[in-house]
Amino acid sequence: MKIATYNVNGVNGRLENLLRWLDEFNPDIVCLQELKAPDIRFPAREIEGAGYGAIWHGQKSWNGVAILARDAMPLETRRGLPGDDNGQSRYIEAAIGGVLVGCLYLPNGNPQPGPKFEYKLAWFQRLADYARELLELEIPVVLAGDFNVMPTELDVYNPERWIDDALFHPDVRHAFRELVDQGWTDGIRRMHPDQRIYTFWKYLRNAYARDAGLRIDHFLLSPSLAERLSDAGVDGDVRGWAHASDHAPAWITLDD
DNA sequence: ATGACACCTACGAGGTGA
Repeated sequence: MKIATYNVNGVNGRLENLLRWLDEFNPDIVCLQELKAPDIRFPAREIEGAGYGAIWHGQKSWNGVAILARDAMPLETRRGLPGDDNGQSRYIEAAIGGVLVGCLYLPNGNPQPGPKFEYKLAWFQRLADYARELLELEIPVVLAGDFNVMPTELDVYNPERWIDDALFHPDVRHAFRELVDQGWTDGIRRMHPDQRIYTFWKYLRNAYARDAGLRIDHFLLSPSLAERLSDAGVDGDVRGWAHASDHAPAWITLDD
């Protein structure tokens, strides 16, 4: 089973690329972030035409998350985290093929310091509280999405220049570490312990061609899923396509 | 600090987000 996460940066503006990627790479389950569309504008028909059932949690202009399942319909188990209050669509969850899939879009948090950074830390705390409940269920769970965190210096092309950024601030890295230490496995890093792997390259200054990237899209696996992890990677070429998102799709594969 | 891109409103260009 191949599970992917892809921050599309506008699901309608990116539809042609999204459909091409689904056709060429054939993931079984897909977590999408940054739909940037209200529910009524989600391109359900086109995605269904590509062979995927979908559930989505949209919002006008910003945020928005969705889960796709090939030749299946995700069984929705939750939208929004416990304690969410302000209408930002950043979490959706479904059961598919015996796996509970949590699709998340963690707040960016810039500028730092400021209220957006505080909101990021608070959202992170709500995620951690809920993630602990999920682990206690002792079922196969994957939390996948854009965490807006580079966990270590290996995940940043130029760490010293990112130290004051909300994506690399010590408080945010600490929050990610504490979350993982509940008992989750960082799937991509587990498969590639020493490799520089990026999932995001800014649109600016030719960042993709220079490989000036960041690893901010992650898979956190519960213990029983971590045992089934067989591979992980990033579809980097997709970032080089015309009209690409600033993120590339990332994926893991699980033994059946 | 800069800058690219997608979204919005509203019909041209500017604001916001990240």
